[in-house]
Amino acid sequence: MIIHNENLNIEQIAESGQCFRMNPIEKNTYSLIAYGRYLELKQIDESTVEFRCSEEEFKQLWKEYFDLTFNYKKIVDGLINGSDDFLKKAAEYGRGIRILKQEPFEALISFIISQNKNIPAIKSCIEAICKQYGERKINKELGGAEYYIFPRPEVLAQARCEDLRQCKTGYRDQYIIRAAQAVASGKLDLDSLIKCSHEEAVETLKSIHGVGIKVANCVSLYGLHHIEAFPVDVWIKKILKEIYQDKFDLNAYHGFAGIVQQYMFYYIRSNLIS
DNA sequence: GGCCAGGGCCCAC
DNA sequence: GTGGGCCATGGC
Repeated sequence: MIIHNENLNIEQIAESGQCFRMNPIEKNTYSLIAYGRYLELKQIDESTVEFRCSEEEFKQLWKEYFDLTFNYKKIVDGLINGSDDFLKKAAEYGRGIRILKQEPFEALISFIISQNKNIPAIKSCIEAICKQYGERKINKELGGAEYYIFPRPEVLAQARCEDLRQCKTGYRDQYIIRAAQAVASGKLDLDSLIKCSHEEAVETLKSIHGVGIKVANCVSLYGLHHIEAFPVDVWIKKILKEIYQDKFDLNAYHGFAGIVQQYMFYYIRSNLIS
């Protein structure tokens, strides 16, 4: 499947810190494991991407996953033509980013793991967990490569601390187990949080041990697709302080602050600014 | 080899 | 309600 879209850049998405299982495999080409599937994507040119899958799979899954029905151009153009000089540059630089619709449970566990880790460490931790607890699959269409999907809640709910620590979770082992137990038992209904408001979702998520305001916002944004969520990590904190002197007006971006946040995050980490 | 990382908990104050 | 120590561990 060849897809044309001005605001679809696989490398930018993969490097934007929102997902942890999208990795480069060759030039301009990335692999991705999500929703029990393995996918390869190739950036043909600035606004063209090859999805290596059937048309049916694309329509059924990836079109939604990459949020391809949403108009990002409108938001990018709004920022580029706006009066905020920093956001102007950030949006221009990261205009191929989209907010993925990841699986809620995977997002929950992934961002619990993310606390006090850098992105490479988060990735290797998640890969180890998938290898140990996730179902093994073979991709028949794309060369028969094996891959491990993200484990189901019931499986992680029964994990042992010692085994999880082998995956380098550190002190987060109990957070992971208890969160998985909450989901597996039905005590935490993540799907129901998609329908309710972002604020309600964050409040509910924070009741999980090991989930604070930042992780809750990440789960809300990347796992529940509440694009008004605005996660503040050390990088965003640095921007808010150094660029905006802690006077950034979130209300100016009401309803899509999470997208703005993503441009900021990607831009500051690119090292283009000193 | 020390500092930092898409932080949160817990306990003083 | 707020601030600081502490947590486990890999990347750089």
